[in-house]
Order: sequence, then C-alpha cells, then structure tokens
Amino acid sequence: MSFGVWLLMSSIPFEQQRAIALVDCNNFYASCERLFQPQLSNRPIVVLSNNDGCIVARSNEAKALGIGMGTPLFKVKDEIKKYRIAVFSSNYTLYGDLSKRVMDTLKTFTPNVEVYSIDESFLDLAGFEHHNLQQYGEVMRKTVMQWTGIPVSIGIGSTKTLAKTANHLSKKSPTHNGVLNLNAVHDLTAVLESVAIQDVWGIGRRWSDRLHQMGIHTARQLRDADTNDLKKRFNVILARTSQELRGIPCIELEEEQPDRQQIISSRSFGERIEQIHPLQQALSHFVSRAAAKLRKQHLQARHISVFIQTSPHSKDPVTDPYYKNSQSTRLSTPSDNTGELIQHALQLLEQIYQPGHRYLRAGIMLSDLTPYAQRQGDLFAPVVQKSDNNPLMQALDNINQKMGVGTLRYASEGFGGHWQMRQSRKSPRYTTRWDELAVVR
DNA sequence: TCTGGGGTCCTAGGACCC
DNA sequence: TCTGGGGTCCTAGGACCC
Repeated sequence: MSFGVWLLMSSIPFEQQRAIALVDCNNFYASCERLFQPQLSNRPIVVLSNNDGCIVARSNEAKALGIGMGTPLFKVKDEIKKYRIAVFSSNYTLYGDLSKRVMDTLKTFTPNVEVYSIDESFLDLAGFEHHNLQQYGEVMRKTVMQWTGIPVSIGIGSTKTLAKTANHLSKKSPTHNGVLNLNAVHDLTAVLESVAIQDVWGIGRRWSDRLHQMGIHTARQLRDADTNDLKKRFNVILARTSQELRGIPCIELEEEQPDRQQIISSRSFGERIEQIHPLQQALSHFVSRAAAKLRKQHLQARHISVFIQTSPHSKDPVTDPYYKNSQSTRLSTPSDNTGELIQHALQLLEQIYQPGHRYLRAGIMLSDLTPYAQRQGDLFAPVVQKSDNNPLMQALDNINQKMGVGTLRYASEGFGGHWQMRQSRKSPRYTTRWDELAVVR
C-alpha cells in the first residue's frame, strides 16, 4: 500500500466500527443430551470425558449445585446420587452432527462465519450496520433454537476479544436476553472494569496469577496497560489481547480452515496395560484413525512420533513409578498409507517400551504435514503409489465410510482389547444412525 | 478403584552456514 | 599468534484454547 493511500484511509473521519459476533452454544453437550430426553429438562445433567473420567460439561442445574468443570467423576459420586444428576458418556457423533446444524443455521445470517470450535462461531457482521444488531442477534438466537433445539448466547464487539467478553457477560446476566452488544453500551470502561482478568479470552491460570501480582485485576486494567511493557514481560500474544480490548483488531476472522499442522490420536486405556502386545494393537488403531483423517484432508505426513505413559496419579512411586517416553522418526518421503505408518509406529514403540510398567495412556502424532498435491518424491526411492492413487487406501476409506468406522481394519489393531475406553453411559446416535433414531409413540 | 483429548502459537537455545 | 557476526532452521518447552 502506498503512503498516499494509507494517508487517505487513515484520515477517513467516521470509519465504521467493526462488528463481530461470537455465538456460543449454552452448555453444549448437556443441551444435546437433553434435546432427545426432554424429561430431563429441569434435572441437572453432566457429560463425561473419554473413558468416563471427568466432567467436561454441565447443565445450569449442575453448575448451580457446585459441580466443577473437570472434576473427576469419582469425587462427586455422592452428589450425583443425592441430586439425581443425569450422567452421560460423551457422544461425539451426536454432538458433531448437531453442531453442524447450528453452524449451518448461523450461515443463513451472514456468509462470513468462522467455525471456531464444536460449539462456537465468530460471525462478521460488517455490512449489517443498518440493522439493530441487538434485535438481529435476538432473531438469530430464536431461529437457532427453533431449527435445532440448541440454546445459544451471543456477544458482539468490535474485535474478537471484545465479542468473547460480551458473550461471557451475556451468559452471566439474564437481563440481556442472551444477546449483548458492546458496541452499543454507553460506558465500555465500566463494563470492562467488571470483568475479572482470568475471564478474558487468552488469559489462563499462569498469566492471570502473574498479572494479579502486577496489580492488574480487571479487563479494563489490562486494556490500559503499556503495550511494550506487556510484550517485554510476557509476549506479543498478551500485548495483542490488550490491544483488542482497546478495540484495535489484531486477530483476524479465519473463514478458510488452514491446513492442519499435526494430527494427534491418543487415549487413556480402560484398564492398565503391561504387555507390549496390546500396546501394539492400540497404537495400530491410533495410526489408523490418524491416517484416515490425514487422507480425508488430502495431506501426507513426513514425521511420526509415538508416546506412552503410566499414570501420573500413582499412589506408590516405588512399586509404580511414573514413566513416560516418546520417540519420533522422519520418513524419507511423506506418507498417508496406514500400513506403512503402522510399521514405523511399532518400531518406535520397541525403542521406548519398558516391561514392568502399568501403562495408562499412549498415542501417536503425525506432523510435518503437506498437501498431497504438493508432495515431493524421493529421488532414490522406488516409485510408490500413495493416497489418491492408492486403490487399497481408497477402498478402505470408502467401505468404512459406508459401513461405519472400523468395519475394515488392519489385523495389528486386534479385536478390541482391554485398551478400549470405557463409555458405559453413552446415549444413542439419534441423528446419524437409522437403528438409533428416537422413537415416538 | 476411579483424574480427557486435540489443537495452536511463541520463544529460547543449539547447530549450522557463510 | 590473532579466531566475528549475522542469519536460518530445528526442537523442546511453555503458555493458551475448547
């Protein structure tokens, strides 16, 4: 951009304030479960992490009972009985499908949508200034509820961080009708003063502790802190957050999903594993899942790593010491071939496996990913057909897509051993399986 | 007894190059 | 005998997010 053009743009006196909305599904997993079991409408609900380990979602009733996010299930057993809390294993097939319905609904309100996570989207409302954004948000909210049955909250601000803040506030206070537009409030400073520093997007435990020590306790104080000082004492990320609170956009909307940089597949086991054989099966399974994901995105991996670990919560460090290790290797040429990647993974496992430990968790990571279309061959290796041209991988993916994940698999994955995770309270896949549809009498 | 999984970005420091 | 300085790439680790 030439200097003249820059001058011209920056001198436009009444530049339109940007408007970004953050739409967030309320207690998303709990809301999904409730949708198909309306008899639970006033009962507390919690949804568990993989392996039924800890609580990752709570309905408002469960929150009101003081059930904390991330609490291990066994610690709240009494409360669950006492208050008849409904408990579900996580059902990602169901949540993923309902998420897509919500996002599709939102896309009818503006074409510029960044799906930020399974239950959140940023919407660019530029060009909607002639609307009353408060009302527009309320219509959005009503429509999503009517079309999908999922309640959402909406926050609007001139940057992503302010939109996040608005969303946080809209949930806290019922007077906003689930929609809060910070662009329209009279005293933004007072509003930001009411937001605790740890509730600002991008400020986690560590940083909020350090900020408190520096005397910065609220969003307003972070907004007014010296940018260079923040950059020096923390890093540019925090400096950007401060700028965003000032209304200076530093984090752009990303409508196009960038290519993945890594794909991880890992799990805690249903039972502890000591032998190498079930570990081999589990890792083969993890590689299969990751490789399928890789092919779905038309990527190939150049780097693979394997990790295994015992429980960090072991009671006796002498008989049951904590052990974790990982090993990785660089492939001579990028691959998306499940069989080839399994071979590498199992070789890496040999290098780090130590007998005598009770392993709790293992996983693999594929990284250094490049699009298949841009692959570079190995000058000295025989030409191997991969991905799109590989009929075996194609057939594998096609069959598994039609008949269900895991229908066709590598023998090294075995047939379901102890390593498989516990999911004792999973609801049906109401919206994606014919044989699990809800029945109306 | 029982404590998730999958991502991103940034920085510091070492190896290496010219 | 005297032995620089600037740059890039890679990796590990730390912080964050949902």
